[in-house]
Amino acid sequence: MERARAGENVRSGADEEALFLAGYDITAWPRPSLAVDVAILTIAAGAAHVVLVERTRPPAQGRWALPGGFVRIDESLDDAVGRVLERETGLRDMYTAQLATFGEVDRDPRGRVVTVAHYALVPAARIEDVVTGRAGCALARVTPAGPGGDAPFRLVVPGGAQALAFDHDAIVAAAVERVQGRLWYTPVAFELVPDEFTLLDLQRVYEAILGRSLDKNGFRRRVLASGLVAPTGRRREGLRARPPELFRFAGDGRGG
Amino acid sequence: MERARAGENVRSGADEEALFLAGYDITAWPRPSLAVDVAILTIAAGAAHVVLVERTRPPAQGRWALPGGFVRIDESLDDAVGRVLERETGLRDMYTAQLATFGEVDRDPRGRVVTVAHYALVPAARIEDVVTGRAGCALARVTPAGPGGDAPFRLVVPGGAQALAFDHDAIVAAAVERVQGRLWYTPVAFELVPDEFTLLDLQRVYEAILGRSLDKNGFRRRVLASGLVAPTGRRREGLRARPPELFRFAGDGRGG
DNA sequence: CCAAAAGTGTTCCTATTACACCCATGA
DNA sequence: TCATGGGTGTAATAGGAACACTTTTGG
Repeated sequence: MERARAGENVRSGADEEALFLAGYDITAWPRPSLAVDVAILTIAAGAAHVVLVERTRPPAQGRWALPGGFVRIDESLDDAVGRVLERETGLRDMYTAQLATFGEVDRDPRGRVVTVAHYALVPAARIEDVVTGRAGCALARVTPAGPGGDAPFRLVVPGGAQALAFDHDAIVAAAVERVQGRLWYTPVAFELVPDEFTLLDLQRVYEAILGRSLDKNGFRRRVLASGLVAPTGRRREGLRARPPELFRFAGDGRGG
Repeated sequence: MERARAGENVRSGADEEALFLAGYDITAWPRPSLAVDVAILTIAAGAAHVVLVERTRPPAQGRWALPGGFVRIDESLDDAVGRVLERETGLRDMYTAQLATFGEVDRDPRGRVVTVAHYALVPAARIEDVVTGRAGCALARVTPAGPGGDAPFRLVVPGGAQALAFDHDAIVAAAVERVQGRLWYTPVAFELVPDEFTLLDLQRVYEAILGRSLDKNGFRRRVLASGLVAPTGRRREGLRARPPELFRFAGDGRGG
């Protein structure tokens, strides 16, 4: 442990550091570019969906891709995700979390681009006007195969079966697997339902993410015993059957 | 979905892409630097430890840090991890996995540096000569508080309690939590024991990572029922008690 | 009354815990 | 023979899976 190298003057640590940093140019070496890509997941018509945007410029022009963009020099990763999401979909204040970083050398034909993949969860109601009212935006259905299936899931894009741009198929796969793994252990499912929901709404979220059906009573008791939901006292009216009770999330400010 | 924008010639997709890429310089914009840092975990004397290296140059000169370095323009993240680990510790072919990416704007005084944190798992036997025989390398004891503790864990560095350089304390915390979460669901624990081990060796790994003691018989039956271990037929001799049976990992080429 | 969906009771089974006990070896 | 750690049996419990059943609404 030599705290001052031979041949250097011994100074206080702070002075030495300041001197070093003054003469240091971190931009002197070639280095990768850094991007963020986001798999926005939602539940529509009892199935999981992911938001895709059409690439209007090369590379992969005309193909479907995840919303994404380059990280600026003066913004954090979270800031970049928020900016990119609003620019490409108009959505703000979604739940987002980091997924994994993809850094293969040849993953982008423009050059070396490393991307920090994220996922976002949003209730279907908030997303409908975005996808229907925005050019180049679409929902792709994600059908997870239950545990034991050959492929982890099937992705149905609007214009027929087609691979996404870059390695975005792998990002969607990682997003679905991550949410599957966290579903029972964290309150992520509540990010996919409206503020007030029935237990069967919630159950459909679980079933869509997991790709299998669940027992009604078992699910009900498990959720109620978790203490994460509280009854609102209201019921959903206007159906042609018994009005179901409405609940709200009762955890500490959501989370993930 | 407009696949060719107004005002542009409509060509084949491949031609258009090639033209675009020929005139594209991705290095034109300022962008962050990219690094990898690795928390190497091991079990020694019944406790979890992490490998630290002393910083011999600013910034944070003289402080303890995780092994790490910048990602070169022509190497993948995994390649960078392997290169950095061998350079800073001499260790090769460890199990490594990606953890999370830390991208706060001010986390490195040299400038904007985003780091892709990884963790590595290695049996204690492989690490002893490295740490004892290499200047500026040390083991820090990591004491996880069981579930319900105030802090997630306590880190005991060699020269007294001191924070690690940069945000490396947070990386160690994330590494321990990640391994804790995967311990029962993936075969990561086998990366921390030698090729041949007793079930009590394995149990001590679990206890060190989880920070609590486990029931001997319950652990034994759980591990044997998992089908991940196979008896070797040999026993460990030379103890002052009954020689325990030796097992080996019987899964498909390890994994994570 | 009937269809449809909400909501409940009960049983079976498995995994986990906790604890007590016996066994084999070296000193 | 005794201390030490290896190895086993068993009962209690909690949680999940499966299934049948009752209740409440709209038409």
